[in-house]
Order: sequence, then C-alpha cells, then structure tokens
Amino acid sequence: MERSTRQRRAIREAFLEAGRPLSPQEVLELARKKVPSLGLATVYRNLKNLLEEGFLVPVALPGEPPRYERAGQAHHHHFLCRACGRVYELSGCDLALTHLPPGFLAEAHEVTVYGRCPQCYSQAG
Amino acid sequence: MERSTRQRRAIREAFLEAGRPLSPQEVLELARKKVPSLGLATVYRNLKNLLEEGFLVPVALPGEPPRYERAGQAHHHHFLCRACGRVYELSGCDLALTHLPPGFLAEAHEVTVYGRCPQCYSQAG
DNA sequence: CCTAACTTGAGAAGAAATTTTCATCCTCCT
DNA sequence: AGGAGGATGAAAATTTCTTCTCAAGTTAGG
Repeated sequence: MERSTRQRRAIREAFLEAGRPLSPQEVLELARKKVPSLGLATVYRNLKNLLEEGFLVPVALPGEPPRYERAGQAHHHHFLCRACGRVYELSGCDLALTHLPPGFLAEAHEVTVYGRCPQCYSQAG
Repeated sequence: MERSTRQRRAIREAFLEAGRPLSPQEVLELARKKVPSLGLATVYRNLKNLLEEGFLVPVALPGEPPRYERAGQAHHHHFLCRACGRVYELSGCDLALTHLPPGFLAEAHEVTVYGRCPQCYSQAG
C-alpha cells in the first residue's frame, strides 16, 4: 500500500503552496526546502503517482518542458513570464472560436500569454 | 558562398507547397519526394539556414516538437489535428486580453486549437 | 519494538531530438 | 573542363529529460 513519507508530503505541499504550475525542477527546488536530501528521481516517481491518483494534471506550453498543476480546476489558461520562466494560471477565457475554416472540428483549445509577471515587471530586460 | 543544391531547393519547395507548419520529419518526407536520398542531417542544416536568412520562423505548440513556417505572415494561430498530427494556420485572432491580473504585462500570446482536420473529420477515432 | 515491504537517493541507463564528424560529392567560378 | 571549397549522407556524439537499478533507509501493522 502507498505510504506517507516526508518526501511525498513535501512534494504535495509544494503544489499547494505554489498555486501555479511547476516543472519537475521547480518541484525539486521547492520541496527541498522541507527535505533537503530530496532527489530528482523521487520527484519524478511522485509526480507520476500524483497524476495517477488525480491530484495533478499535466500542463503543456509551447516550447516548454511539461509542468504540472492541481487537477479539478475550472477552464483557464496560462501566463509565462519571459524573465523568470514561471508559469501562472489565468482565470477565465475570452476566446471566441468563430474563424475556423470549413471542415475543421474544434474539440479544445489552449491560450498562452507571454510577458512579465509582477515580480519581474520593473526589472531590466 | 551559399550554393543552390537540389536538397536545398526541395526543402524550400516543401514549405511553399505545404502551406502549413512542418516538423523536421515532415520536411524530410516531403522533400524526399524530389530528392529521395535526402538525409535528416541535411534537413536540420538547411532549416537552420532558412531561419537565419529569414525565410522561416519557428512554431512552438504545447507538448509538440518544434515546427517551422514561412516568415512574414500576419498574426495568426494554429490548429493541431489530433488524428493526423498535422498543424494548420488559422487566420485572424479573436482573443481579447482583458482578464490579466494586476501587475502582469502581456507582450504576446499564442492560441492553439485542437480537433479534427477535414481529412480526418469523418474517420473513426 | 520487529519485520516485511515500500521508498529513497545516486548514478547508470534510456529515449528522443539535434548537432557534429568526416569522407565523398557537387556547384560554381575560371 | 578543372579545381577549390561548400554541401551532403550516415553514423557517432551531444544534449536534455525521464526512467531504471539497487543497496540502504523508512513506514506501518503486529
């Protein structure tokens, strides 16, 4: 049966506390604040578990390695800060799919906004 | 100085004739119709050249390997067929960026629509 | 507290995409 | 046509990300 370990708790808490999509590397860095000895293999193993048990869902962004976020959220999109590389969740969706050519069937869509997050807004670059 | 070779012409023509973003593998397959001996390394080398000379621009889609399309086109987005994996260009843009949280600065955005292209619309799956 | 079994950490191994190497081929100037 | 140097193809090498291996550490039931 699945056990509760310090590592597993630290990884789960990283997502709860970050409130934004995290890459495996980001998970490692955040969870190491609680379990410094944490290894990357353990992060990958637990990400896989958390996906299987439905706690996380994958988030794909153009040209970016996969990230993961809390499952069960309402339809939303993402913001990628070009300065720090962090991804944020944007609520709502203003997309109207009216211009599809004939014969195309839309089943889903994703919107990615690029720019500067508040922490990077005033910095050089 | 840069020479005009059969391979180089075949690769350039593949983009002109396809009229949609192509992955390196797709370029290889299309250009091999004209130059069957074409190798993948040559495709990569020439993609790099065509990017540098401004004939192509990279197209990144969520969770997809990079593709390339003709440079200099108007603002547009992309459609990814879930059945055949081909990417198409969608004209226009119905996105209104009104819901950014305070402190976020939007510089660009990308929209990806997923679904079925006309060729795959009526097929099983 | 004990023990079986699950977990972990580190490094090796894989997988996938792209780049480099190098001998040979081809293009273009003369 | 001749020749210098860029271009090509195939395979090896890189790079990046993810998974596997295995000895050692931990957890949970008894």
